[in-house]
Amino acid sequence: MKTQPKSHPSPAQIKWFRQRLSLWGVANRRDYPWRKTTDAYHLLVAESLLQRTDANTVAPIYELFLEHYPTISDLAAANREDVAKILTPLGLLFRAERLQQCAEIIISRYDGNVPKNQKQLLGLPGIGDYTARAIGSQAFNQPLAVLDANVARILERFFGLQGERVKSRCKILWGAADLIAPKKDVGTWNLALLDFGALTCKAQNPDCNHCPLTSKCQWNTDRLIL
DNA sequence: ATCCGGACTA
DNA sequence: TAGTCAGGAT
Repeated sequence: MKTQPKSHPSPAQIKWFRQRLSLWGVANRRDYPWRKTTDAYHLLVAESLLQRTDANTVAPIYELFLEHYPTISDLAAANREDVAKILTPLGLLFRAERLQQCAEIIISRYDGNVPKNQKQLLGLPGIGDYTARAIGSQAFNQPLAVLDANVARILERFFGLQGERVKSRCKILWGAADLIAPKKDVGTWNLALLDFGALTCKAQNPDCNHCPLTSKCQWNTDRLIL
């Protein structure tokens, strides 16, 4: 069996990473409308719109969407084309149908309340691992870590995590995401990771000069050696 | 593994 | 122009 030496960050490494990133998060937290609420419906809408879509582009559309459909009932009763029209600037218009299907199911099956149960959330159309956990951590204060493109990139770089195949890679990264998350206030922790990935540990030109993690970052040290 | 998609950046 | 975006479904 081939060993994967970098799939297990050490406890010391994790502790250091947590402290540094948490501190960074307090100072650099971004402000978005969906961060001012714990309303599960609002967060379900936000997280759906945020899938593969830049947060700055989503912000005004999110507010427009909720002006038109302030409640789940409003969304369920809405005209499909009208919903799609609102989402047009974001692309991925199938999200209009999925959101309305979510609304219908929530009304018929859960008495109009977004379910707190992860398994039930995952049963909703357009709600996958990331989105279900995002809703759980942000709306219900559940200790659920998330893994998105930002978090994956950060973990791959800092801890030097890498799997040969896509499947094993995902497994390693989800495991790492769970492992490094603190016990308390995971919602805030998740947001700090997203912000850090968007502002500093960017995909294209990471701002390593202003990064609080460089001294122990695997990717940075590898880069300097080459 | 592929597709969906408009918008934003270097 | 190419790369990327708070992914999920098939």
